[in-house]
Amino acid sequence: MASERTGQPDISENLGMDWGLLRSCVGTSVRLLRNELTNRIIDAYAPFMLRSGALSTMVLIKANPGCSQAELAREVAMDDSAMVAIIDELEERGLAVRSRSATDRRRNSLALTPEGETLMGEMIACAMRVEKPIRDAMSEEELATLIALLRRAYAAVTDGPR
Amino acid sequence: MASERTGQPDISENLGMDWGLLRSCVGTSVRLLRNELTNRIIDAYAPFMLRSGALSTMVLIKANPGCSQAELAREVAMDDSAMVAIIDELEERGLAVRSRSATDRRRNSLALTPEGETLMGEMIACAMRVEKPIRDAMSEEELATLIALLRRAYAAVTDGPR
DNA sequence: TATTGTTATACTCTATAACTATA
DNA sequence: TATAGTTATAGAGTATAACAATA
Repeated sequence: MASERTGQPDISENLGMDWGLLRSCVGTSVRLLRNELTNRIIDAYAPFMLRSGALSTMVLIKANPGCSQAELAREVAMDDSAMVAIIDELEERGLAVRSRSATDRRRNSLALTPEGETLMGEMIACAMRVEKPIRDAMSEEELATLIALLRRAYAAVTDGPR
Repeated sequence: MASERTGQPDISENLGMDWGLLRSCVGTSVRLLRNELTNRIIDAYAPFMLRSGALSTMVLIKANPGCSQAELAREVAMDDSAMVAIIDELEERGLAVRSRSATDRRRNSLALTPEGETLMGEMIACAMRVEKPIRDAMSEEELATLIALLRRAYAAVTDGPR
């Protein structure tokens, strides 16, 4: 399937059919990869009984202790209401705790429990296993380029008119 | 927001919070971009009253006349049953036609009507408008690199064990 | 036995609107 | 008035299982 090539990009490789005018379309490639990763992540996380957004949430809480739900939601670009469900789940499982901020009693200050940190480590190992084929298929620099271009594309679209 | 930078990739730019161990995670970046594009595509396609998969389908039919639904579904990595709904919609609208293959009477030979080709052109213009910010934000070569890396990542994940 | 198309169904992620309590 | 959290609900995309017709 020629996936060992690392030279100049050949957009039309790996396609069984003629993709016509969609050959240089970003949306299609993004959708394909995202679906495949999502499916595998859901399978990989199944033993943990947590939805796919739980890991990102835990990692962000761990790296930014005391953050609020709204801050988390903004950061991962999901709705506040979706974040409620995730934090509910984490709290029920004893993986995270909510505590009202003393300075602004609207906010929930979030923190990870020791159990949460442990599980986070296991889930990260899981996520890395899912993405390992990607890391194996490209160099460190290519991986960094991919992520950087994805983020630049995201910023470009988001900055534009809605 | 520093999105005008085109130099060496800085993975951690544009992030408000500390992303901790998720900084070099492909899945997160892919999810963010895909969601943003999906939302905008849905908005942009609203006037056409067709779901987001309809355009890819029309483009593939146009470029591969006589193809079957199963071939289309395989190509865009969706289930056969999802393709049925899309073709139903296209046929009801007079944009595509099904005809039983003479050589294999299980297959539907698909073709675009003139109306379908016209609408396809309009929808492509729409899709290009959505992706224009991306094309404006990077060079031709960077765009090609992004798509090529996405396809390589997809192939790598897909080839791996399930 | 395998494949094509089809139907019905369920699940995941995401979006929206309305409400409360704080600020 | 604006923001943080919450609830309920709806939507879009996708996956699974079963079936009939055909190979």
